[in-house]
Amino acid sequence: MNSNVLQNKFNSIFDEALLNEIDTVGKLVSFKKDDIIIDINQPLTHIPILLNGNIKILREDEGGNELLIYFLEAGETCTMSLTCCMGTTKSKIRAVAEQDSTLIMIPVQNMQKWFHNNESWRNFIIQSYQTRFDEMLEAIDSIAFLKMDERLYNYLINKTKLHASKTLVVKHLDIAEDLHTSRVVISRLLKQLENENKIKLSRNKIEIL
Amino acid sequence: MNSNVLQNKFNSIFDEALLNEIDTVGKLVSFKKDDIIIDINQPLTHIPILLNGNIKILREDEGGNELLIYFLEAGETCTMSLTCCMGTTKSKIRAVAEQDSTLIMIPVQNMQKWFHNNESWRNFIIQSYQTRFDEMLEAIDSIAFLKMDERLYNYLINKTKLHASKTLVVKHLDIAEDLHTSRVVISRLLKQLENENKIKLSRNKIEIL
DNA sequence: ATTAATAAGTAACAAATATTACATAACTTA
DNA sequence: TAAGTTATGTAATATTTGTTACTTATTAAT
Repeated sequence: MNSNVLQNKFNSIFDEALLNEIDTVGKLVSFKKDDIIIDINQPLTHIPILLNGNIKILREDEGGNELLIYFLEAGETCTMSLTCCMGTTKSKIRAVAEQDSTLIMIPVQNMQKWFHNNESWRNFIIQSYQTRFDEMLEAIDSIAFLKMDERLYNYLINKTKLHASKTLVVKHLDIAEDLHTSRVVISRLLKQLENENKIKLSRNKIEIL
Repeated sequence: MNSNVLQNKFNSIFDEALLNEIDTVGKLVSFKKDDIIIDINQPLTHIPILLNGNIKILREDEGGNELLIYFLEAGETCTMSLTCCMGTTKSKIRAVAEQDSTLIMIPVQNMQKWFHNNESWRNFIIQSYQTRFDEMLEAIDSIAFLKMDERLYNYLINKTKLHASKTLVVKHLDIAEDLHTSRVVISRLLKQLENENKIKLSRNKIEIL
């Protein structure tokens, strides 16, 4: 089998026949941290399912400035790709590997066929949509209702969970880009958090206390 | 038939059998402008399909402050309800009638059955998801990337399209709530737009030039 | 017509965030 | 180790948005 990770992670979600089909038509692809997996305006011909690692989904404005919308975790699929494949074929978001990641890429035709004839696939798709919707709502809440210091702290907490580590390896500039603000603002607020004994700063490193 | 609007609007989307079923199980409900159609935390037992009018979908923070996410137009369904019905049963958004509106309410059980056995319904659902996703992305873009004056102007333009009229009947306070800011800010920016000859202001009325 | 209620205008000020500019610290590489 | 590069700290200032407080205009009610 292409991947026994697939077997382990999805045997309660997909039926046996589908698992085998996924294994047959899906291509296993690996990305290194910070690799662009899908870029904005790129035609979408495959649906990715994330086996290992994390992916961040970003939106971009005309000036090329980014904004993190949400993270994908293992077992999840990029719903953006789904919608794109049904209608518009160009990606509206950028997907970047947050860590080294492995994906199974499934050709659109199969995805459409399964949607037509496989119950477990349909449930998976609907479930994915629901999760994504919730994340989008949270993203909106965060941007609209929270101040930058709160957004920053949430972001850090989120990352510790994602990476399963209280010590983050990040630069202030990277955070600024994800949160769509400037490096100076982030440095300032981080220093504030340090003064409140919530974090400890050092070069390329933030320890959450 | 319950509604010939249904027949007219949906005969190219749903197959004949489904149209009849919708007509049988769906309940026609009317709302007046500003009526709350679905509120936050309200259990969802029906899927609404909008026949006439417009609905605005709002999100709320802990302080009870609102934020407009997007508008629903005739022929559309509230995807939020869909996701809610599949998992969480409580609404995460508030739906308010932007104008007098008529909806067909479909019990969840039917929606699930159709999703299982009716191709045209599945396509409708997927199509709905896609539209909603796009609107959510636009909402995020707007909040994250635009300044209040641009958001305001877009909001006004959007409303003229929705209401098919260049003259809007609104109060500054209502706009402020939709955009999650204060009345004073909106009044200030509107006056600015008026000075730029983009709009003309009077009590309860904004004319887009 | 007078009064009350609601909507809008505006000034003054406060807070949050953005920008510029530069200093210092920590790593990298020749 | 010296020089260059990258990351961070921080002050000064500008801009945007939010808040308070009050005035004026418009409509509704008595």
